[in-house]
Amino acid sequence: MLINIDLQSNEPIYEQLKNQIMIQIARKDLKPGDGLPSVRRFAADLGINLHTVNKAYQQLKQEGFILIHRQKGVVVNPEGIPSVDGEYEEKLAQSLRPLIAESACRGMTEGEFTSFCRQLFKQLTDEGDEY
Amino acid sequence: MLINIDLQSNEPIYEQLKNQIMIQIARKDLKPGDGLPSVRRFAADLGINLHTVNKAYQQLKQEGFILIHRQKGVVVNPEGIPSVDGEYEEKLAQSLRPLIAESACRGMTEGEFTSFCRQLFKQLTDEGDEY
DNA sequence: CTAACTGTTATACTATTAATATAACAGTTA
DNA sequence: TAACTGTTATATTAATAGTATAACAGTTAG
Repeated sequence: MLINIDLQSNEPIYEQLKNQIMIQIARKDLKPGDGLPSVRRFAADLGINLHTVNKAYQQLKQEGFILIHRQKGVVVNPEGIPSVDGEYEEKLAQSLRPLIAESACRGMTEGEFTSFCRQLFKQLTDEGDEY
Repeated sequence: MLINIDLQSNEPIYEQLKNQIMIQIARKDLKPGDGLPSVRRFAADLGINLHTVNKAYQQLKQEGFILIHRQKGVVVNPEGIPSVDGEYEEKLAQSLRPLIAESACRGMTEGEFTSFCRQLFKQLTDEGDEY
């Protein structure tokens, strides 16, 4: 679990945690069934509070990314991550619209924007053994 | 100025304002040189506080979207909006990465994601005379 | 000149959220 | 038994969003 938390960022710590865990799942550094540290271990390793880790875990649990068993601990959902549905698409659109609007204002074309996304997508899902 | 503010949204009001103004510039509903309402007028029309409008204006000003003359009032930058630069690309990438990661986790392919973006881009920049 | 506007600044208050600090409970496991 | 697990409760601090007034200085229309 190579997680990097920036305490100076204006992005909340629990969001940073959620995002980096999702990125590792996307890269398949974390696979269905893989275990995650306990809230206390993780908090101690990252130098943050256990409640902050717990908040990230609770939200990842509610969105179906992880399961939390009293016995087995915290685990990446063995059934896999819930697929895209209409609700998620609407949430995604709502997040993307402002980014697209600003990019268009600044002169980005449709092709340039989608190329930019394609490039990021490749980097993120490129199964990570490069160094 | 057809702006719609959702007071119940968890998206801050000044962000909603910024985004909707940027969207109207992207659609060319607002063109360089066009005037915007005074902070007091706008606030009264929207039923919000003048400082909330001012906060949105100040940020749009700093990013080069609008100019504020003591005389002419508030105006969409007549020189046009500043182009994409390295700094903006980095900010954009930082915003897109979590969205792409979550979409990839949920099984979206690179093609599906870029198609989704392309579609949104078209809708946003489609010069708006449809009804 | 006056009155009504303009952006700007300052101060104060409330509500919400993020993050931390302890503490405790109940269940699991070596 | 001892050390762990997730979970819950309570309290505090800090930052942010939003509102409410008030005032200042410059502009403009009547």
